[in-house]
Amino acid sequence: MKKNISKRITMREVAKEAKVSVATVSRVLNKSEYVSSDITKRVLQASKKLGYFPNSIARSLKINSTHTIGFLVSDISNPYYITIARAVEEVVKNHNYNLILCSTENKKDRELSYLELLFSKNIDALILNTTGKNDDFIVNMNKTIPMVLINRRIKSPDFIGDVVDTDNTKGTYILTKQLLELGHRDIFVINGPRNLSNAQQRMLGFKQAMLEYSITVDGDYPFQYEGDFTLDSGYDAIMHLCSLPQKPTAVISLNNMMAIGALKCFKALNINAPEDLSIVSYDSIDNMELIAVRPTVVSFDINKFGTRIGEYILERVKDNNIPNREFVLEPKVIQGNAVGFPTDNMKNRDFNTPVLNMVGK
Amino acid sequence: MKKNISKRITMREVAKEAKVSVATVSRVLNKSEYVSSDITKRVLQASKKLGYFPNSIARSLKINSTHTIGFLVSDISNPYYITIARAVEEVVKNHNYNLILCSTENKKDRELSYLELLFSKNIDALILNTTGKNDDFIVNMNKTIPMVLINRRIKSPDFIGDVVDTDNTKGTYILTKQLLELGHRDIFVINGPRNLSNAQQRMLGFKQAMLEYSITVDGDYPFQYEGDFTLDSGYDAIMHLCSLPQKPTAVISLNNMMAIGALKCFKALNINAPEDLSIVSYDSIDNMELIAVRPTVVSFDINKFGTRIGEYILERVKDNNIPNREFVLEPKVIQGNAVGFPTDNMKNRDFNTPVLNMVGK
DNA sequence: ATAGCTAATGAAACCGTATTCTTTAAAGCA
DNA sequence: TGCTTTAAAGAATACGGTTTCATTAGCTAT
Repeated sequence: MKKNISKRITMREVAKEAKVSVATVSRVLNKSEYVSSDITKRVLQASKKLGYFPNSIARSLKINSTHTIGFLVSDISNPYYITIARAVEEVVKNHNYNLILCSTENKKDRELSYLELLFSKNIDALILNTTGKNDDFIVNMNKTIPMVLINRRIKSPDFIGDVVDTDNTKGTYILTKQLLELGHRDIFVINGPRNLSNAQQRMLGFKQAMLEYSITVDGDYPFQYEGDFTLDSGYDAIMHLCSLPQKPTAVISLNNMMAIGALKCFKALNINAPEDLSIVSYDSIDNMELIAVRPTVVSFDINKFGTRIGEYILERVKDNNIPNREFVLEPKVIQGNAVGFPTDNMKNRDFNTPVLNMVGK
Repeated sequence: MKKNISKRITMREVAKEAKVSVATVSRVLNKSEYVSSDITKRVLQASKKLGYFPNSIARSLKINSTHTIGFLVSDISNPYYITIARAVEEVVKNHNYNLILCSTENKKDRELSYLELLFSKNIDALILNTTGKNDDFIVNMNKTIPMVLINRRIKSPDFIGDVVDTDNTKGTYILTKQLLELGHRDIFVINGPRNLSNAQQRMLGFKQAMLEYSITVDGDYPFQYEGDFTLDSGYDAIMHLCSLPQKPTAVISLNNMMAIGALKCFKALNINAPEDLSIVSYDSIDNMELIAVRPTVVSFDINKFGTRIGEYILERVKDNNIPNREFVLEPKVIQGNAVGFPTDNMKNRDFNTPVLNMVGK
């Protein structure tokens, strides 16, 4: 085991080389008080000569801080989160904190095991985009670890921390309103998991807009599908749509990944937008201008989003004894080319069976 | 500082609660030898009651292993690396290893600081997609840390580890050949950084194919641009192309991000493919079937890529005393719609100035 | 000259765990 | 009975740092 691997240099060896004590070496390397200049020089020389590198594991154990911030996102394949993570990293890096990024894939078990992992790895703080299925554990963990929640909230009144979110309700409201004003009434909604606050709020915006046109959206509403915010579930939603006897004239996806999945299904089934169906989506899609069929989307300034997250979390690391805060981003509409007027013959159309195999959908 | 934060439970407290020694608690939790069943029960109960969680920092210090593998990629915004990272994680997770992902953005300084960070964090192994600018440091670090290189090699004969790569030369050779066979002779190549082995090899494949048609590609070759594998540099490459007095009839991008940048520039300048220019690219583009203008690409089975990386690195963690290995993936062509025959009037065309602002390019 | 202070260093304790070394008690055996 | 063996548990040490505490030497003030 572990052959071909030489031993790491420790402070002890540097101390011996410089003929001083370990304490002195530590003081030199941390630039703390009272070290004479010639000893400083000797230590630095010895350190360099031996190729010493601090062992931050040992350091962390002693000072009880890893200078590491956990970032648990639901879906790392969503460029949205990568962009945010980079913005956050940019902020915290300037304060010598590091990010450790994990992806739950929206799965309860994965989230739990990552939470445990991060906790045992002694992160100093946590940025969390939760699946909403481990609230108890999180609230408990929250007793020792400062947190910032993104996009998804936790109901518990015991939760201490900030929330950074987009204006979910407003976002879907705007999108839905636009469809309604074009004349659409039969709007198929691809929902997210019912237990997530953002899915709930987005659904609420949809419902509110529909209600203004006297359409009640409830459990009986025929044009809905509960996805899980993944690309695949967006694809499946459209497959489900196709199986309906009566077709809708427009589709609203409550996140970008499901919209991409939906577009892939459009392509596979030869559904044209906006001729056959209009489509709009919450959250923008990466490299959208290159896409042939572009949904109208509400988009957000996610760099600002990330920056704010970074600021919040740093403040909480310093002192978690501050009131809970909330930061909500305003939606901005980006018009696509996949939205048009509804026509009567849309409703009874039958869509083709797949022309492509689903390989690599 | 750090108010509102309660203390973590340690083994000591569990031991006191269960009225046993710390050693016994450790033995119970690690399921090591010789613990009676009733003490086991008592310890587990106490542990649960107090909500004990192991401190893996302390554990790591003691056992001298963090069970963590560093993964340093050049560009985390390239979905290519995300996919690979997930495949790697899938493999190592089954052996209780965790991945810590960092992005160098192809910058020497960032790479160095991450290398130092990972080293000081005592990673057990490193997967590295190097910028090629810190070879000395890496070779030195390699003395204590097993490594697998991906896509980019290190020249030093002292390097111990494996290489997992795509067949760079063959990939570009195939793409270039295809263009040549269609009649293209003036092919604009968007190169990567000259110091990177993969950029070199890809350039080599291009040169070889061109040479078969008696075209010598050297420093004087007019149709080339040295990008840095980022989206922006692909955009800039096309801007440069437009400034040339004599235009090429096709473009080959040596990676996917630069191809995306190129396509964005096409869009901004109203350049049509394949009417104005044909375009092909090394590495496939995410969600390619949705893109309006699709370059022909060579693509790779990156799940297999990731799996192999995971296997290699795990083996090296166990025993680094094995000969260097190499695993090279075969390219597979995916035909796009942005490749056509060259025409004579392509060469003297002037492209429009941007019709779009570069916002969000 | 002596008490008191400060700069500079070393010695030692500690962080939370794993593990080796001891000790204890019970069991096995002649 | 007395000795050896073995299961079970505790005590002590080590991992590589940081930090407190102690020590020394040199200097100032009275």
